[in-house]
Amino acid sequence: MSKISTDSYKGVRDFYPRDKFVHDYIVNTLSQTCESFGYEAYDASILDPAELYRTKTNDEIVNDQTYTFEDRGGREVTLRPEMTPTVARMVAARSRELGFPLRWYSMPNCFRYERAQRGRLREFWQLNADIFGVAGIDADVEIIALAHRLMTAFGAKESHFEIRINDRRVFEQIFDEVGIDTGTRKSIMSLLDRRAKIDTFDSELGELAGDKAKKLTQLLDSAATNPLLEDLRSRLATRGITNVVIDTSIVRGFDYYTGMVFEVFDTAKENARSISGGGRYDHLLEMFGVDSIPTVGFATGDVTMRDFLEAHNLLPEYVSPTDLMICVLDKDTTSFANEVAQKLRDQDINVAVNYSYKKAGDQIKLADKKNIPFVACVGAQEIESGKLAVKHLASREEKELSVDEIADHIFTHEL
RNA sequence: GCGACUAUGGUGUAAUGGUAGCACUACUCCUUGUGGAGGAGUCAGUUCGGGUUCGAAUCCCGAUAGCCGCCCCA
Repeated sequence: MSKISTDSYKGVRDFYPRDKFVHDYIVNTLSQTCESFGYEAYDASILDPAELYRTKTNDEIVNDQTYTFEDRGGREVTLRPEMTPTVARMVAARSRELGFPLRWYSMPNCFRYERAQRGRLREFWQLNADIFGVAGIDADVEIIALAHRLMTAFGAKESHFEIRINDRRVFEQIFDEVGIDTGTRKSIMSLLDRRAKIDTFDSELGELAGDKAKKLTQLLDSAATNPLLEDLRSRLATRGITNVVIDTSIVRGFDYYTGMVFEVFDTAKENARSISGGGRYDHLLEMFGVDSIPTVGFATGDVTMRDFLEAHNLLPEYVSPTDLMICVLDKDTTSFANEVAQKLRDQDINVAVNYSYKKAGDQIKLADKKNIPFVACVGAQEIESGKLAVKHLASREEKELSVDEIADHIFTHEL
């Protein structure tokens, strides 16, 4: 008889309770931090028409790197590979009634059909936070401040990460000055994106820019001194954000960025990668036929965030959602145990009743293995006295308590 | 899509052409109402397919999977 594999699908994860705990911790910390900055949560379906991604990006990415299929009605459907087109669609659809500025965040799962490797899976959750309708540098600063705050909300210190900032307008100024045409600008931008990784930068730039290459290189090499970038850095410093470096090699892959761009990098050697990134995109919403809405935003993934937190030992210990396990010692007392459990649940205590009827020691051992903080054994004695011996496993202390007294002790996590 | 490396019980590993062992976990018991120790026992494995050989976990070929890098990175 053939067996069905227990492996999960390639590039996706099973979240066993302890994984789910870590995942929820990350999601909740990110969400709460966004809300502390006045951001509202939104969400959407995982499915969107394939054309949404075709119009924004090139066909190659849609065809090769997304999960796209035809539904039974002949429509082309894509599992969202990112949230930005979806949120742009949502904002554009109601642009006349939403009331700007809009501060929105979401934590969707996204799918990309590509080879899995460290920090990159086929399914990941990605925080997206954007401000719609604010054109100035104040919004740029706020977005970076939020990205910074997300890191410190996990307990990260400024030495654990660095924020690399750049601005595409710096390049546009240089292109204007040298006289580069629009088509070539895109190619040079994409070359700049790869600059750190390749050693053929000079020759490739020569092919693209011809005799202008020399002047271009000169200007590009001094781009870091541009007042736009200094201004941004000093405004961030005013807000207490000091782990910022100007890095003109930060370009980011997509064409739609129009101004500030940034990435947050892990400084741990074993995890030297980008944790989050974003920038300003002032014209993206025009593809839906609405007036342009200046927008700045960023995204951060759960996979890279988890790697970061692990690298810096910032993940919390697992805590069971269950407060108390009632260990039933003989079958005759099961209904009494259930009554007690229900009374405690009415007081917002999470209670599991163990019906294994194993020895008390075995049941306590199980509670301990599951990180359940309190146990109470129930048998004939308890029915008679009406009190339960509640035990706090970490301290090994035990106390006789009436049902009404239990809740207070559990809330304070003490006996 | 390209390249490197790896593949042994649920997990982590040993066995370099000659009896597949060990540790952890799980389960049972020592121990009929109080856990983390100890002891005894049980379940459970060479990814799959071919080849070389008297004999293959081991060598060769292929597939698959994992991992890492490249491409890409919204």
